[in-house]
Amino acid sequence: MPFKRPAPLPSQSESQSSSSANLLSGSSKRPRLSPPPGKALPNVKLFIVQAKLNTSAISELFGLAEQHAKRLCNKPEDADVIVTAIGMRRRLERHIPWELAKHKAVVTPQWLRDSVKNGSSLPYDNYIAIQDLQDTIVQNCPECNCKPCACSPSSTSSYASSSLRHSQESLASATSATSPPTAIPAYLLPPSPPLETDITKLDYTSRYACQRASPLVCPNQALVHELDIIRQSRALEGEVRSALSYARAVSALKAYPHKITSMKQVEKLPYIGTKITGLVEEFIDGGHINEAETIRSSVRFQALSLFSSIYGIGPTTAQRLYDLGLRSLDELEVYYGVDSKTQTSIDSGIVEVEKESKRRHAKDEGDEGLGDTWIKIALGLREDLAIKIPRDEVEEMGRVVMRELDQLEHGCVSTIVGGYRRGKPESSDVDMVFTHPDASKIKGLCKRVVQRLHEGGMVSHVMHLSGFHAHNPLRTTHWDSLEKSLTVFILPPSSTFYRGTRRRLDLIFSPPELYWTAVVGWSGSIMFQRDLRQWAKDKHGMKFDSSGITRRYDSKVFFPKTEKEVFDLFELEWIDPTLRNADA
DNA sequence: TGGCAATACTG
DNA sequence: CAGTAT
DNA sequence: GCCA
Repeated sequence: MPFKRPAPLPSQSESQSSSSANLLSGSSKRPRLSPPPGKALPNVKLFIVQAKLNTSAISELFGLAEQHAKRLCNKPEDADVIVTAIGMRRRLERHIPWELAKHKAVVTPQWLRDSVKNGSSLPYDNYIAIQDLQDTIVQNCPECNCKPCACSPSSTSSYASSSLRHSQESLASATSATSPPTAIPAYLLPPSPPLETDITKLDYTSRYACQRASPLVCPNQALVHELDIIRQSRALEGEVRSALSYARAVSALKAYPHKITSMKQVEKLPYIGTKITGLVEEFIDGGHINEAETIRSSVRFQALSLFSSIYGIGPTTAQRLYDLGLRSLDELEVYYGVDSKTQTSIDSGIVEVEKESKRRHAKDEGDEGLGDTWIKIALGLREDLAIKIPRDEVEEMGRVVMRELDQLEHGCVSTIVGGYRRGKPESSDVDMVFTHPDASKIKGLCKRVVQRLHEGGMVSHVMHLSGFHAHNPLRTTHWDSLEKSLTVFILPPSSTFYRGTRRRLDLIFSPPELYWTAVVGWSGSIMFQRDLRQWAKDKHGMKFDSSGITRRYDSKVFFPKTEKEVFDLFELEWIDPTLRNADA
């Protein structure tokens, strides 16, 4: 596209999932077996650090790994051998925790090439990538010259470890491409040395969440939880404005970097007015907030929360149901007439939702025709959808989707956004933003992938589908060309992560010029997002919505070429996604 | 006292 | 338009 | 419920 990167900087990123590794790993249901004979490294689990490699080297190495190694890992902790072109410790540490690296064989790309040529694993000695590691590695596996040295620990503990380290980068971006073989333009890949957030330039007293660093967990988390209860209650009761105020107070507190022990500290914080100041004070001396406790234990609050946890039921419907005297899910099911049999049949079948309720018989509906088929289905899904998704599984879902997508259109790029990208150890759903270097390949892709996933038994429900909105007809290339689909997804049984749990999966397809705008837009958190838009409007007279950034007075459209350019455009300091957790 | 993000879809 | 969802 |  426009700018070309000076150097051959490619991508990196751990969660650099997919790539060809999984592309070959068999199509979901087909019982793939028989690892091709003649592998040079049949027992080696490899991880490739992409940083400092150009795209052709990446595809070469991925190709070799995929063909000759036992496995090409997505996470360094799963691997025995780490291949990297990086030579300095400091730099490597940006991609792999030092503690982890010390327990692995960290070697140069040449090791892989030579080993393959040699037909079997060569000693690491001559290929040590980092000088500081020389001793460790050698002593780490004294005798295994050729054997892949399963002696290094780790590899099993992948799970927990990756969830716990929400330390900036490393888990930052989960961008992946379906390529290697085809080069992907650099501007669609995440920056090679991940950007660092300069906390000192941020200001926790700012009125805008997009100027504050908000970690996943803050020093005043307990207080935040209390206030968030009140916020939820306000929202459920339909007091949206009040709820907004609590949400803002919460996000201001999330960015305050010290434990609050005196009211003096609070004075400088925005959005803490008379009412909330009182609540904070109460919390400081009592360790809790009375109103929050009351709400928590209130039957009404519990019922309303429960009801609105069902997809399609919001505050209003929840209240109505409550007023009807309903209190539990069982009662809801009775109310909506869920034959516990109907439910299971709906559950296992690959049902198509969307515009189902055709049969709106002019028959009886007296009380209200609200509920209906749709809510029934949502009720059946609730149990599964209430279960959080661990990062590992989020990544697996990403790989599976990319694998299918690649078969429809090679060369796509994607980023897993949402809470996952902000570093949450568990997500309630998975959001993915996709694009393709060739804008013309995007249109209709969303629908096609969803259909393919559906046919493959991976998408059971489509809550809604939106396609091309040729708003500005006139020759318009891009613009409102964002497609999205909200689905219910289930991993194929062939996946090692398969647990039969249905998950919410949102897919967003964006033309390449709008990719980074979309990624920013979908990375959240909600308050961060709102304030970003607010800031854009207040300070720059720009409109920032799901389909792009435009200047209000002349409607000029902007196409940031990187995520950081979005921040630059708005004159904001860069904030890593893991510091955009402005919600409770 | 007005404004609080901004849209898309369904009924 | 109200309600829900992103 | 808070702010300009």
